[in-house]
Amino acid sequence: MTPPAAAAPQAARTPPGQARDKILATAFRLFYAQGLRAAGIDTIIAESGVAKATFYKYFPAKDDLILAYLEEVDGVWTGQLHAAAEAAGPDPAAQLVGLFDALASACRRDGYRGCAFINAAAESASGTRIHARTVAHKEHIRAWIRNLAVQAGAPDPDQLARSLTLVLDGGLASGVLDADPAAATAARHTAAQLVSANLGRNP
Amino acid sequence: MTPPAAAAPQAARTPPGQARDKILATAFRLFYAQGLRAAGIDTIIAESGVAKATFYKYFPAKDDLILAYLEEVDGVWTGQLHAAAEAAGPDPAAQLVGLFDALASACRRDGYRGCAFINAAAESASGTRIHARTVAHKEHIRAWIRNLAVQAGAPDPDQLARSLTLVLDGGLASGVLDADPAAATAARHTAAQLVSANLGRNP
DNA sequence: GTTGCCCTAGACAGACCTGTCTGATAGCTT
DNA sequence: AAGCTATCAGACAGGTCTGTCTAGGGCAAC
Repeated sequence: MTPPAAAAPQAARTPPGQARDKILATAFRLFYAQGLRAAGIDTIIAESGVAKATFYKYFPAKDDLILAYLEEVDGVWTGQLHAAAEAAGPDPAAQLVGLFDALASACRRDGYRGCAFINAAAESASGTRIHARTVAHKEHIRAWIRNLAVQAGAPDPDQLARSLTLVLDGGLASGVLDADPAAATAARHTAAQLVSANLGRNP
Repeated sequence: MTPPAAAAPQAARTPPGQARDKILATAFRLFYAQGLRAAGIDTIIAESGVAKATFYKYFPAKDDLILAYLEEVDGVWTGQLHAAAEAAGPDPAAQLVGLFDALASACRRDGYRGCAFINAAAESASGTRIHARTVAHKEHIRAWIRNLAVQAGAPDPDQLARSLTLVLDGGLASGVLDADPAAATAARHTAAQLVSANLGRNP
């Protein structure tokens, strides 16, 4: 029985097919900056400039959005690590040290708040999809580093990969406390010492 | 106009002065196991077996309880680190490695979920009291390790302390993913390598 | 006995959060 | 022009959260 209401003018309609990307970009920003729980669906919707129904069409539940976010972060961070390693040249031993430049770059970025995966794991119960996704990410990284260690001729690539991922995770974890570039520098230095000690030569 | 209601029998009254401890013990358990946001005040009150008014008398806001919790964790964890270091004997160099036994012990404990401080920082915005308390904790730990490094005669105690805290934090951070004892073992091994490399002798 | 303190029980307010639903609009295709 | 699909706007339901408030019960000291 409500009168048809004179049709509110709509502001800047999102072109078809771009809604999902806009949502994901906003979620990336808010989830990383505030944390998974602190960032509410309503806020993400409002800042995306998208209608609620559109949001729930693409992400039926908040967890689905979180998983998509983690997927995105995985791609970005893995890409940065690979790029930093390759920038160190063709020598695998040098790459094992050079990948730590990605940590230094991350530290310098505005709004840096450590590792999105560690932060996500801290907020999710073990056994959830979110937690499992985080574990999978860390395993991929370690497998990649282990592979580099093999190529570098490390006598115990598992051990070297463990050591280096510990230092990398330590650098990332301390990033949530303060974005101190000294931590990243120290991590690279530490990595160089470990690579040197475990290869028995100076890379 | 409600009738005086025949006075419900009260279950097990908390002795005066013990209410705060009961609340803090419950909060310790729930905050660590579930995270700061996931653990609700109502649940903590219910599991403490304490009345709501009593709770708010001791902790006017949730943040006050969280800070008390972090204070508690600081005492416990610092104590464990010191104990592990002292158990390694009087040699400071050996203590720098031995403190990592506290990490291995922590890993083996049921319900281990990494570092309470890193987890807390992941859930709190920078600038909050909670975040600041976390940063202070990490600085205390590093200052203590640096002191050991000085006693051990390290040529660059700052650098060695940095390296070792990176490895320690890495071990703790990976603990929120899975409580793999191998990570703790690897951390100790890595620490031994770093101490050896930075002291120029075999501890 | 009376006073004072600490405790219990639980209703309540107000905010916020996730997810559902209705109905209308824009723009492309046919 | 008609139809189709993706989008918009926002009300609404049901739950949870923090924090306040009222009313009363047990116990010890005075």
